[in-house]
Amino acid sequence: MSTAKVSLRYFVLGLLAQQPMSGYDIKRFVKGLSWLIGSPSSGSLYPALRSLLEDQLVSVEIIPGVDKPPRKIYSIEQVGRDALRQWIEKPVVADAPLKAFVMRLLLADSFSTTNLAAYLEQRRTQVATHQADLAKMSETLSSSTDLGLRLALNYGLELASAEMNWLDNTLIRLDERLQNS
Amino acid sequence: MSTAKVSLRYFVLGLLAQQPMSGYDIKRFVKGLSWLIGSPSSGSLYPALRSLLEDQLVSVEIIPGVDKPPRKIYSIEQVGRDALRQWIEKPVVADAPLKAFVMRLLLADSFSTTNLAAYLEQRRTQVATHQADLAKMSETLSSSTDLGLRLALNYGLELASAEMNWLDNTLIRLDERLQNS
DNA sequence: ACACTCATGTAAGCTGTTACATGATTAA
DNA sequence: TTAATCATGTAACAGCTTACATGAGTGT
Repeated sequence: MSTAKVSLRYFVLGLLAQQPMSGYDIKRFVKGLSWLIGSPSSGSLYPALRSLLEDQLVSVEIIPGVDKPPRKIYSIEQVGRDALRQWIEKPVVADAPLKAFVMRLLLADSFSTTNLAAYLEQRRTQVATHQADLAKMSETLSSSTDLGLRLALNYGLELASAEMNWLDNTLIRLDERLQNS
Repeated sequence: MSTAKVSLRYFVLGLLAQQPMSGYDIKRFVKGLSWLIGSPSSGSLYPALRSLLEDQLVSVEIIPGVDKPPRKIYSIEQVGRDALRQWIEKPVVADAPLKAFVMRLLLADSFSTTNLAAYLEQRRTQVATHQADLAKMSETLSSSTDLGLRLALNYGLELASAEMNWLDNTLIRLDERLQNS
């Protein structure tokens, strides 16, 4: 109960915390990162915005377009900021997929530096565990016939070590920043 | 229309192509790789098996357990193998998430070496594109204030280059194997 | 002429999770 | 005695995609 899921809802709320945007703006922004987090369809994005609006976490301003369809610019409200902060402070589900990790990472500006560091540290622990698990499986397997499993394990280990690398470097930079403040 | 999705259905069928298993066996196997592909819940796994059975792509043998619950061992049938081959031969959706890539990779034993090479080659092209996109975004951004985006782009670039590395190495090993046959 | 971008949205459907139910066995 | 492993399954629900609808402008 009550570990945070990265629902589209909170992700969108987090984006609006950085700057007011329309649904279309969000789509464009997210599309550039679709490899990491996928891009939500209109059928999920627009209803998400509407639901945030109904709960008064955000507000809209309708800007009639000159020779274009009108745009609805959503802005986060104080209630929304509070809800976002609460959400950010709950721990993440243990086995979050990569997509969920990046979605939350994108909201870094809404984190305090300490919270962000904790988030990355937590991820580091998880990746380290999985890396060890994969390594263990890899040994047990040695040169069996199961090509698919061998490839997948290899792939996983490569990604895991790259991620560990990135996490270590990023955590170091973050710690420096903590000391300078 | 008709590009292949990695539904649980085909993934399970592919696993059964390697060896007969029970639902529980599949769960255990997959759990070790949950970081990469997640683990399906009983609520999706058991219905998937049942549906494969109803379509006669697999058959069951019920093994009564001694002092344990009985196990249902599923085996793939010829019809199932045909369906699997057909599925493998269709092209993958352009923007498959990492999870989908690995799920298919795990089925490597059901691929011909040529098909497998094509699959990896295709992935290589996709990753290269995304890598370039991320790099371009990264330049445009330079030292703006958007910490979240900067972190995510960095992270993406690190992963992308690790994956490119793995793909290149794996493709070389695969080509050697193609020449020795 | 055709397709794509801009910009919003809805309805039906698919896929999956959550939470339960069953029930015996073994380890802390 | 509490929990976990073994082993299967169902029902209700959540969340998302697909495919459509609208409609003007811009590019090839």
